[in-house]
This record gives sequence, C-alpha cells and structure tokens, in this order.
Amino acid sequence: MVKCIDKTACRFKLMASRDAMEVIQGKWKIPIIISLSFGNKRFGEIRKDIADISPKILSQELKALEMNQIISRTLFDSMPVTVEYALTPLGKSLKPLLDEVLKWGLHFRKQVVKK
Amino acid sequence: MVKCIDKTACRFKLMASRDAMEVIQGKWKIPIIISLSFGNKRFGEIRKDIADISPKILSQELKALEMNQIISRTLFDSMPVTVEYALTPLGKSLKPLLDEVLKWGLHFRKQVVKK
DNA sequence: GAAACTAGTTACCTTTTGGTAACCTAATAT
DNA sequence: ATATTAGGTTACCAAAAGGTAACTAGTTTC
Repeated sequence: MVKCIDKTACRFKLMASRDAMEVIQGKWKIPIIISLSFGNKRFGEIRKDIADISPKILSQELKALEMNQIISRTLFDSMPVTVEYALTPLGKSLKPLLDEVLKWGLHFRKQVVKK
Repeated sequence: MVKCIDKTACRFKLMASRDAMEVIQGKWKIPIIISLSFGNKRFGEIRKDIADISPKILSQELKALEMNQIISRTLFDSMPVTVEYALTPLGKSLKPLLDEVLKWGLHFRKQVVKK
C-alpha cells in the first residue's frame, strides 16, 4: 500500500489534469472537436453534425474553445457572410487524448453498459 | 475539406466519447482516481490527499465510481470499522487515458496558461 | 413585398453540480 | 464523563450548466 508520498508530484498531476479537463469538459466540447476533426466547418454545418445542439450553446462553446486556442474563427465577407471554424495546431494536438477517450469509452461500453 | 460523411462512424464516436466522459467528468473524479492510483486508500486518507474535498462530495463521488465499477469498496469490521477503496481492473484500465490527460494538460499549460 | 439563408443573440427557465455546517453511530482513549 | 477517530448523512443554499423560444441583421431569391 503505497501512499501519495511525493506531494509535489501529486499536486502537479492534479493541476495538469484539471487544466486539461477544463478545456474538454461539458456536454458539447468534445463533439464539436470531433466534428471539426473531419475538416473545417461553418456554424450551420457543425449544427447539422451534432443535431441536438442549440445555436445558443454552440455559439457559447465555440467562443470558449476559441479563447483556449483550440479552434480558430475566420470570417469571410462573402454574401451572406460565412464563418469558418477550424482546429488550431493546439486543437489538433488533442488527438491522442481523444483517441484514448474513444477507445476507453468503447471498452467501458463492452464491459459495463453491455449492448 | 472533408465532411463528416460516414454518419454511422461519427455517431459511434460521439457515443463512445460521451460514455467515457460521463465516468470521469466533474471536479473530483479524476483526483480520486489519481489518489487511488498510488495505492488502496481509506475514506480519510483520500480526504487528506485531496485536501479541499468535503465528506459529502467524496462520499457521493465514491458511490458513482463504484456504480460504474471503477473502484471497489471493502469493509473491514475491525474496531472502529475501516473501509478500503481500490481501483478495479476497469479502473486501472483508465491509466492510458489519464496519462494522456496529464500529458496534454501539461502541454496546454506550457502553450497557453504560461507560467 | 415575403420568405429564406447566413450567423448568431436575448430573456427566461430548469436541472445539475458543488459547497457549508451540523449531525450521527459505534468504539476507543483520557 | 468527555474527546477523538472512523465513515459517513442530512438539510439547506449558491453557482454553473444546459435548454427553449423568440428575435436580430444583412442579403438574396421568389
């Protein structure tokens, strides 16, 4: 029975996991990132991908992701104006994490949720 | 610009990520799992590890993790009774996911949070 | 002139999550 | 007798997250 002896290492881990979780936490952030991992998308296209997300929530989550530098927002002044969202390099760097989330989610479903 | 053409693959990914996130979501579940990754612990020991968690929340989160078969709860009828919490094999299978969370959280902090 | 498409915003709720403080049971130590 | 340790529970409250419906602005097509 090992204890969490190295308090510094422990606090460090808690801090890092908290940072990461703040970025991907919530009902919609991962779905949005997955949608954008299939290519750059416009507001309406993301809405169609995710189906039951409301414009209010989508707008709010896109802003949060942009502030954390996970996605970029590019405005084209075509008519009507179109806005394109894309993953930044930092956003793309989430891929290994998301792959593990998907992999584990699948494993969990097989073991616990059962079909 | 590739679209999310394979709707089935897309919905499948959304489902798997949702399953996984439900298990680790919230302010305290990952800290608890990290604490238990250092070895089996009793209620009070986890409290000391996490410092600012209240007994109500700890009790509630431990129950949720137990229901999802991430941790086990063993009661020893010593006097006074002691209760030991431990990661199950399913809980231990979260390690690669958590490692990625920690790794990315660190990367994010270096890039965005800055020191 | 009315309807539709773009990308959102606003006001108003409901639900979920998180937090505080006090309390409980049983046993042991002072 | 009183305090302490162990492992919680309970009532109550505050804050955050999520959701609905209606509305906005500018342009373009019918």
